[in-house]
Amino acid sequence: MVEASKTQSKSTAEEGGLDASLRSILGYTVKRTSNILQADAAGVLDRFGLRITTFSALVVICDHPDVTQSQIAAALNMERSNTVLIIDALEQAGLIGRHRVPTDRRSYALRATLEGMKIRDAAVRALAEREEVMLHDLSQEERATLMALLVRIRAQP
Amino acid sequence: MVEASKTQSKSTAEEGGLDASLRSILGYTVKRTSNILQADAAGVLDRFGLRITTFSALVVICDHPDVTQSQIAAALNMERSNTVLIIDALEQAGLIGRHRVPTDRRSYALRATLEGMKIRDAAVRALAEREEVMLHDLSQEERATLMALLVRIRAQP
DNA sequence: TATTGTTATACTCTATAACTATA
DNA sequence: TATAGTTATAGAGTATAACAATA
Repeated sequence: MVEASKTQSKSTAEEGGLDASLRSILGYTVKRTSNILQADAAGVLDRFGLRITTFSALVVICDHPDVTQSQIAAALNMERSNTVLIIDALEQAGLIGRHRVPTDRRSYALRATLEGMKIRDAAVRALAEREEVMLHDLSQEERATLMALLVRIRAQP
Repeated sequence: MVEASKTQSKSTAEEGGLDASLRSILGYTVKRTSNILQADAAGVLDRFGLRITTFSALVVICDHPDVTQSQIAAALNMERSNTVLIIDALEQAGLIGRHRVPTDRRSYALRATLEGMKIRDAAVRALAEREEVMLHDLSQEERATLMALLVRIRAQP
């Protein structure tokens, strides 16, 4: 990769060179890339009044009508308690509704509204267009390879 | 993390399937992988009394003696103001020292102590060993490919 | 004027414990 | 007793504005 072979010492080092040894740690490099993509996606979603957390929950609800908050928490790997404000925000924005379940009055069946579906579709499309820009240097095959390699990394005991 | 129970589910039998359409978004998948690696690394670093932020700063200081806080902020892509508590923690742990610079009395020259160097070496080694476990399913070539693809993703205007 | 370190502040995400109402 | 949703709270990470000392 780029080694910025500059023989200069630190005071005039270019902006990004001081973390060279950290970049050889996969976790660090994945985090950096993740931050870039997250910041970019946040900017896109902001135009729809969504944050990454609310967008993610909205997609799950659209895809799985009558899903419960606990199931969303499990799917998105977050705590149940933290779904409350997220679902509140979606409900107050009129994008989803909480519906009572006759067979189990403890839980809500969450369903997207027509507006929620519309916003979701537009946001997904905008994200896809934007990701096309972010990934323009990578071929379709490279993108598939990247995705395939990423999902092979799992939590280990 | 463990979902022991079973057999019952609403729309799908699998536990983690509700976010299927999100997983096709690269940013989402990168973030998930990043979270897994970050949580794992945090556990390793905790044994050395370090967090990811303090570890990262410590490495930069060890690699670049007399670096300033502003340079660390730029290298790690964080705000100058947020380096203060991080450097404080490293200094109070005796891992680095703030030294005055005669030529510019506004800034500090940061240098690792012998103990700081020792901790850094041990932490880097422990992280590498642990990453070996996390990546045991990936060949050396696949790891190199993954890293190479990740660094080709950059912020776009 | 501009920059370095600093303080104060705030917002988001995340995590835990405890409560309620149901089951 | 066990679970779903909720509340309260706390810790990190991150971001901005403003200030004093120094350049």
